[in-house]
Amino acid sequence: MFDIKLIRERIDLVKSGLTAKNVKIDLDKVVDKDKILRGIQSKIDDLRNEKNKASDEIGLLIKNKADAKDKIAAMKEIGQKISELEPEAKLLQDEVNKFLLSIPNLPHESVPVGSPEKNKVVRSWGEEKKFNFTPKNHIELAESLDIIDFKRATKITGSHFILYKGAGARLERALYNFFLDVHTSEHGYTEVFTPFVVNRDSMTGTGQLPKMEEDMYRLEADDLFLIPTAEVPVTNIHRDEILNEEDLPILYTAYSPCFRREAGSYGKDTRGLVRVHQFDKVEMVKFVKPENSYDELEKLVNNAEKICQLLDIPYRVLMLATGDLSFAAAKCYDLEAHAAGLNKWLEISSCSNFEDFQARRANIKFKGKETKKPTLVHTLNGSGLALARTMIAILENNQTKEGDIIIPKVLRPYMNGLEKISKKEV
RNA sequence: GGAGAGGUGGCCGAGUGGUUGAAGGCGCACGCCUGGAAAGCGUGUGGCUAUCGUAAGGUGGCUCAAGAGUUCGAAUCUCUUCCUCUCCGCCA
Repeated sequence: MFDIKLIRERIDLVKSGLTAKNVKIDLDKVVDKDKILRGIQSKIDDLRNEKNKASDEIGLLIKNKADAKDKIAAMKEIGQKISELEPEAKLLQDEVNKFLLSIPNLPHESVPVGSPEKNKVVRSWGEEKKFNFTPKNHIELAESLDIIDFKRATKITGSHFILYKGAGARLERALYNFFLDVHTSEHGYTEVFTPFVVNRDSMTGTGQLPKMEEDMYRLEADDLFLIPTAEVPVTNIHRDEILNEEDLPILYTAYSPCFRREAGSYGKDTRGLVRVHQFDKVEMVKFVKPENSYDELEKLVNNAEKICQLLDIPYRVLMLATGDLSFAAAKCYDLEAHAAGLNKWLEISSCSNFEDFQARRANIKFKGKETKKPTLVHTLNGSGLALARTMIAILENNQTKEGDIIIPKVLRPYMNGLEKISKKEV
């Protein structure tokens, strides 16, 4: 939800922010509607005031067994006037709200302005893996090792779904367990395990609705949605709550599968695990005081980076330009892992500060000694990490000439000590 | 899924049409008391929004699960939806 007050008071600022995000919206229209609405509303409020006062008088008259007929008749008229104005006010209010829900967040001033080509590499870590043979891609590797069955996944459900098998399934499970363990024991997050199906209010709270409904899997009979990311249920944990200032920051981490219809987004770079309709992810979510949110964003990125480092995955950190920012984000860093087989940089994490954008939609505030009035929190979230693409990096970067996969050391305890995934002896 | 009972402020809990934003209690904050604390006593204690004010704050509207309706007037009456509890059924 966009802040109507900001539009009223700083429309120039809003306009330039939206232009940077390459969004064309006629703000003047909503300014007019808002003005008219407030005019009508204050008329209604005055009439109601009159009504309320008279009601008390009528009550008193009746109590004293006096005649209240004239008063009652007069009140009937006022009631009439009110009910004439109300539908108009409601209509305007709905229009204004709908409009405000459709306006994306403004970018932070530190974000480079422009199209995705302006994305800035802020740092990188590790060396791209080199081999003295031609590295295979993850599809070839996984199929020859029989750890992913793409064909049968398609039979079971459809294209772009995954069936992990044997050591592949075990590796998947090892990865998200490892991620959760690092975030809970080293980074101070509290683990949560949420519903993977959410209602419309939750989807609106984090900003997926109303604009992105087409990209979501929806359960029509119940009007519920499969979550596209754990961000949705986790951020909505505190929807419609006023938190205690001393409880902030609140840090959660959660494993969940993520369901994405990816409507109309097939391309030729989407083979194998690169772009799928269901993948696993461990998400980190933060609720923080506004003044700390940009420090918390840096920490969040570092938490995701730490995972890559422990797995020895070479990566780079991109600061997204205004034109590449998502609907709700004010600032966002992407982590891209290098996958040696595809020889590509793959987005495996996206860490964003939403400032108070989601908090306003989801009505999440805090109150404390410093802040007597309830104040919107800032929310952040980041992947730590997204699994399908991390799997690509692991498979492709750790392959041997024979087509085996060396298991990263940190994962071996999760793999029952297994050091290497090899072809089964025939 | 069937039958019944409910959803009131941070919590418990009164309230079945008229000065009820809502008794009472708990909790919390501040003050008094105390060497200090407890107890006791006193005072205060929701949110959203509009408007006036530099501000503290004032004034008004909304808010008793959500939405619609009846009425001059609704926490109280009617309808719909959601949720909780008890019993039955089904089930991992």
